[in-house]
Order: sequence, then structure tokens, then C-alpha cells
Amino acid sequence: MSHTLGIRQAQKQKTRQALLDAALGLLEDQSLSSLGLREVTRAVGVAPTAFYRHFRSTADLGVALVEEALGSLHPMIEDTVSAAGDSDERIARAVDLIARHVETYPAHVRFIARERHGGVQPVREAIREQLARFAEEVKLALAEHPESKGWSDDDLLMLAGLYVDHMLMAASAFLEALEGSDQDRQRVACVTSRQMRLISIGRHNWLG
Amino acid sequence: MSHTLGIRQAQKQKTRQALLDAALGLLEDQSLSSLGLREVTRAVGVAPTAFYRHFRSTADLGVALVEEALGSLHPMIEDTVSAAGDSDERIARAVDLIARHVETYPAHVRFIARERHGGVQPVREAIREQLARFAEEVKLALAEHPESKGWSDDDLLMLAGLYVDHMLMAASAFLEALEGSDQDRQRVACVTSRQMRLISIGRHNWLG
DNA sequence: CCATGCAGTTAACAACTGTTCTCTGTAATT
DNA sequence: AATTACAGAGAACAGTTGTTAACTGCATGG
Repeated sequence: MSHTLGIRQAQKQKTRQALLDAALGLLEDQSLSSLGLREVTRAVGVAPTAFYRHFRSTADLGVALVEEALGSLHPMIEDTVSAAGDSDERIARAVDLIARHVETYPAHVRFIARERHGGVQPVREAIREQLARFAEEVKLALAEHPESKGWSDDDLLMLAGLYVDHMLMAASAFLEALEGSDQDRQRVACVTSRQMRLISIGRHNWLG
Repeated sequence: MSHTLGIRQAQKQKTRQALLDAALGLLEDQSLSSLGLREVTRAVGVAPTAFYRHFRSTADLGVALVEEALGSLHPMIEDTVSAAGDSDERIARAVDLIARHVETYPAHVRFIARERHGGVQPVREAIREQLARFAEEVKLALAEHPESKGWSDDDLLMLAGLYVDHMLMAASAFLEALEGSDQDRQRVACVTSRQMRLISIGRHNWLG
């Protein structure tokens, strides 16, 4: 039960991570379905056959990338939607968090936006599953709000889905604006905030 | 000024269309960035070199597909959003139109959803441009509504963008449900309707 | 301390890719 | 009727791809 990985396993995970990183880099201007196994190993500097020690195929690598890109995002989602303050404060906080995340992990965001409807079925399914988990978590957090009095579980999930979809839209918009001017990014933030505010207003008047 | 194309030009456009159709079929389970020129010509039954008579590259073909998939959609958008009736009627009509369109042109819808954030820059740009035109048209139609009294041009465009994005989301959801049961499709229709209603409610209380 | 396991290497395979050049048949032009 | 333009065919190019097999070196467990 040694929790310190042996030299052997450590080296393995290191090259595995190198393969993931290289793939993420190469996916900046192509889709996963055109990513070649040799292309990845060449970028890392290992033999093509070494790839099979870590992944069955590039699709398999894609699924692993989904985990890496979305798996660590749950706590952030959680405390964004369940934060204190009124709606406008929460929206401002959420938009800022999204913008910051896109700046920090642009390749991850690009990968998810690109492969969500991409040409590799297992990867699409993995993303769909993770986003469904997000929606479920957002639903639970929303249920804690006093504004959710009288809302059915189904309606809450519908609203949560709307939020999740829009979060991704906003992330993609920020990504497009990443290579633009500061003004571009600020305009995206402004539009996104107003759109979320409109949804929020719709929420408050849902059963009014 | 003969408006009847000569035999020569007619034959050319016929093979051109065959290339486009074959490509659209092949793109059912891959992305444009992995679509090979030879793959397309093989599916049509012409020599690989014939491809160059019609397109510079597969990216160029992709741009042509964007025109085909979105270019003919403007009138439908127009009369959906500017139709008579109250909000709920308009929403029901819009959702039904989207569902019907996805059933009629599933490959087109899949292509747009896939390549909107795909790996081929010129195609992404072409889609972005068309969607921006949609948003502008929706904005103009919304401005005609009496509910838009007091709305700024900027806010109307923000709302129009929200509608367009959500229309695409809905189309993609319908597409996923296409191979599912009737019940799946009906559930997508139901959720989409409620989400659009929520946005509509947000609209009516925007400056309240 | 030795035997085993296994990450990574090397070499080779048939198949595939985009692109260039040359050629052919025929519709369109003069 | 003769000439031109041009869609498409055919062959060849160097380079790429995924996958298999047999190998090497070294960390690990007995």
C-alpha cells in the first residue's frame, strides 16, 4: 500500500501526461478525429508504439482529456452558484470566474467546445455525461435558493441546463476574444452578463 | 444572356453538388479537418484530380457547405420570429419548425453544430458570419414587436443573440434525439419550449 | 541476487494521403 | 467546319498513417 509511486510508475505517468499535453497543443488547430497517433508521439519525442502503453486509440486519449478538462471543474461550479449575494453579484462573480478560467486553460476550453459536437462518439458521450453531472449539481445548488420556492424538480433541471449551456457559450465567446483586444473581452463580458441577467429575471417571474 | 446553362456548365454543377453531398454524408461520423479529398472523390466515383476543378481544398468545400446549410434558412428565421400570436404560440411554432428542419436536413444541422467550433478556421468564420446575420435579422424582427418599447439597439441584439444560440442548441438536442424514441424527441421539445418561455418572460420584465 | 514484468525502441508492413504533370474527349466559340 | 477551353482521367511522386512483431534495458518483487 505504498502511496509513493515507484520510479517506474512515476515515469509512466509522466510520459502519459506528456502525451495528453502534446495532444492538447496539437488540437489547437484541428479536431480530434484528424489527430494522428504518430503526430502525438512525435511531438513528445517517443516512439509511435509507446502510445499503446497508455491509450488504446486517439479516441481513448480524447476521453482522458475530457476528464482532465472537466473533472476538476466541479468545485468551482458548486461555489459559484451557491455563493452569497443577490443575483447581480452572483452573475458578476460567475462571469469573472469563467473569463479567468478561459485565460488560464484556453486549450481545455477549446477542446471541450470543439469536441462537444465533434466527430468522435465516445468523446461526445463523455462530455455529455460530465455536463449532465454539472446540470445536476447546479440544480441541487439552485434548490437551496429561497427564489426556488414552488419550483418543480423538472423545472429546476431545465433552468440548470440553460445555465450550463450558456456557461459554455460564454466560455467559447471569451476564447474567441482571447486574441483580440481588451475591449473585445470586456464587450463579451458585458453581453454575457446581460444575457444571464435576463435569464435570472425570467427565473424570478417564472410562476408569477 | 442565356439563363439556361449549357450542357457543359450543367454537368459541372452536377458533379459539384455530388461532391458536396458525398462530403456531407462522410461528415456524419468525422470532422471536416479529417475529411480527405480522395475520400470524397472516391465516394462520388470521379478521379481525385477532378476535385480541384471545383474546390481549392476541403476547407473551401466546407465553406460552400456552410452556404448550403445556412444560406437558405433566412426566410424561415424571418417569418418565425415575426409571426402573429402571443409568445407561447410563437414559441410552439418555432420549436416545431426547428424539429421539422432537423428531421428534414439532419446532416446539415450536424455539420453546422460540429464545425461551428471545429478545427477549420475559414469554416468557423463563415458560420460565425452567417449566425451574426441571423442575429441581426432577428433583432430587426424583434424591434417590430410592441414588447420592445424602450429597448436599446444593443439590448435587442443581445436578446437576438441569445435566441440564435438557443435555436442552435435546440437543433443539436433534437439531432441527438433523432435516433431515439418519439418520447425522447417530445421531451426535448418540452424542455426547449420551457427554456424559451423562461427567456421570453425575462424579456417582458427586462426593464420592469 | 536473480528472475520477472513492463515502458519504450526499432524495423517493417500495406494502405493511404495531397499534389503535380500529362493527356483525352467534347461542348462552346469563332 | 476548325479552333479553343476546360471537366475529368490516369499515372506517378514523396510522405504519411495505424498496427504488428521481436527486441532492449531497467525497476521491481521474490
